[in-house]
Amino acid sequence: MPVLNRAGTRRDAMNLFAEIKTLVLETLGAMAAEGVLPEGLDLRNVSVEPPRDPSHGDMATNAAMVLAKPAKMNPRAIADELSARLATDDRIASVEVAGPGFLNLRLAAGQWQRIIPSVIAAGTDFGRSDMGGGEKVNIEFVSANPTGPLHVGHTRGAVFGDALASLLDFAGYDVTREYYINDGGGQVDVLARSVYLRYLEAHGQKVAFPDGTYPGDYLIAVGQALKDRVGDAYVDQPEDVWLQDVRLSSTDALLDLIKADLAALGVTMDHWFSEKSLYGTGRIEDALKALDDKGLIYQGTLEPPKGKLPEDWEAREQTLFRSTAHGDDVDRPVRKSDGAWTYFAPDIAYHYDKIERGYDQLIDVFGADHGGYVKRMKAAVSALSDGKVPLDVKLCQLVKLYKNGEPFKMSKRAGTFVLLRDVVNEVGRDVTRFMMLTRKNDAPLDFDFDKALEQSKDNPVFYVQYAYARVNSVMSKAEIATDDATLAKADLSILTHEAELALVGKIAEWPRLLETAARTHEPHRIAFYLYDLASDFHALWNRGNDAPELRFLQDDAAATAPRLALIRACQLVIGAGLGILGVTPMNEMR
RNA sequence: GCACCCAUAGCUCAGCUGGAUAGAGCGCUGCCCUCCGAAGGCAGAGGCCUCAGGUUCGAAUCCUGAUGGGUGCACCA
Repeated sequence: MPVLNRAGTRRDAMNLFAEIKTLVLETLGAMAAEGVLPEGLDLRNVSVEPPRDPSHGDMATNAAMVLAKPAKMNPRAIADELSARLATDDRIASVEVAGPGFLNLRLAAGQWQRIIPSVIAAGTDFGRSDMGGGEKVNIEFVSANPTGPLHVGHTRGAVFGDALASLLDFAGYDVTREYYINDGGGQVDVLARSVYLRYLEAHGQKVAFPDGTYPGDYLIAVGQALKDRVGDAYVDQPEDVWLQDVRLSSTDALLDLIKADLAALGVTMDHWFSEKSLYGTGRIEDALKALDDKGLIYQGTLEPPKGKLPEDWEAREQTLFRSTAHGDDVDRPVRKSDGAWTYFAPDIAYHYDKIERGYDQLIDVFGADHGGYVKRMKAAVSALSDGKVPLDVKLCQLVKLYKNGEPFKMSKRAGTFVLLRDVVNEVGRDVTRFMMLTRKNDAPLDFDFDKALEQSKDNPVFYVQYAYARVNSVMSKAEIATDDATLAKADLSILTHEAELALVGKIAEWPRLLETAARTHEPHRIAFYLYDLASDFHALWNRGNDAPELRFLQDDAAATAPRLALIRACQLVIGAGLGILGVTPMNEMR
């Protein structure tokens, strides 16, 4: 239950850092009110953080240093005054001024431990916050062309986007997962013709797959299905008889395939947006008119790219978007010289649609090979929303596959590219997801099939899952009640060993970590945190080898219960973190 | 030629809105199972945070430039 101290701070221990920061800010406010500090100081840069070196105390604040300049005061003077006031709070054991003006805080005995019951009470909701304030965020990811099954590259984008979505949801945003279906362009004709060839094949004809068609086996079933549906009606008929119909049925079939692939990964989209729906409905025209109304559309001729002049380059007048007015390097064509839309035009209309649907924030997850489109897309969103809707584009770098330490060769030409299904079938959904998040999105990722399945600390998935399972193992051997309600009542003040406090402290970091991860749109931070948390847990476990008094199971209940409460809290945080990553915790490793 | 991303231990990589003595895993050296799961843990060695300037009380972190690597560069999506 929240308890109020004299300053009115919530004391439910959900986030000790936030709580102490509030105390610092309120104290600074009081100092300003009494004229010790000037009024109206900008307190945004004041932080309360764990010091790098634990010997410096439990928390450190930079308040005095940040405020020294704007307050026109000596940082030491601010530090001394602030320090004296903070020391009177019953949660603070001691404050010391260090270095150029750091305040190192030591919390009163039992303060850290306070967080454990509140973790148990909150369960896997511990760390959930309202930092997003219900803002509507749209995350577009995967968006692979509906012309084939998803491959490893898509897998990384899919896992990243899905985990980011869960993370932002946990942080209090109203999140929509969205897939943009590129069903409007020429590649759908290619798909339809390829399916048509498979259809002829299903009728017993010998067919060849010329360049510019998709020879993949996955279209055999689609051709067969077409035969089952229309019989021989399209055999040896000209394109204008069947193309329209085959386009539709083929994209539907391929979308079903893609949805099944995503389902195998545990990814479910909230919204599927069809590019085709933008054509012939005035949507593209509307978006371009919106730009035109801002004077950003004109007829013009682009300069040839320098240093790499295409052989067949010739100057052409086109309809251009003045993206340079919003940070792009050159203006971009929206109509081809024959009057048709470029691919960029429906993309503009699509993002216009997202803006009109009322999103406060847009996120696009692309492959790194689309890095060249970031500026123009941001320019379009900036122009269409008058700079009010931020667009963050997250680029996912390549995944390099290894097997037995050897690079796993992929060749699209030979049709041997590795599919999402191959990866999931080989190592499972959970391992695939976790491994995809063990690297920053903009760093290349090495994925080794063997290491992913290895049961050792080399394998971070295993290591984290193992910690979770070990907690269950202890619980099942306990001879006292281990339900959460009982554990939450345990007296945690006996947990004083540094290894125990290290684990408590790591658990206490969880809410801050989540905020950072959500703010920076970097879900990989969760994977690294879980590894660290598991590490602290394993370390404490092994302390029990040499120091029996640190073992979780003790002879008397009063010594056992708080220890079980501690590891239960640890387990809950691991469970919450894995939940955000979309990984199912394992109750036992066998 | 231009734009974007990257450069941290021998290797693969973390590093929070700029904070104190820069971290982890692998590999290397030496330890720890009559004990809750050794599928683990502890300790040691290993660094000019690519280089040069700048901003700052303070820079791996921000800015500029250089070097080295990746990606993309008229109407293809």
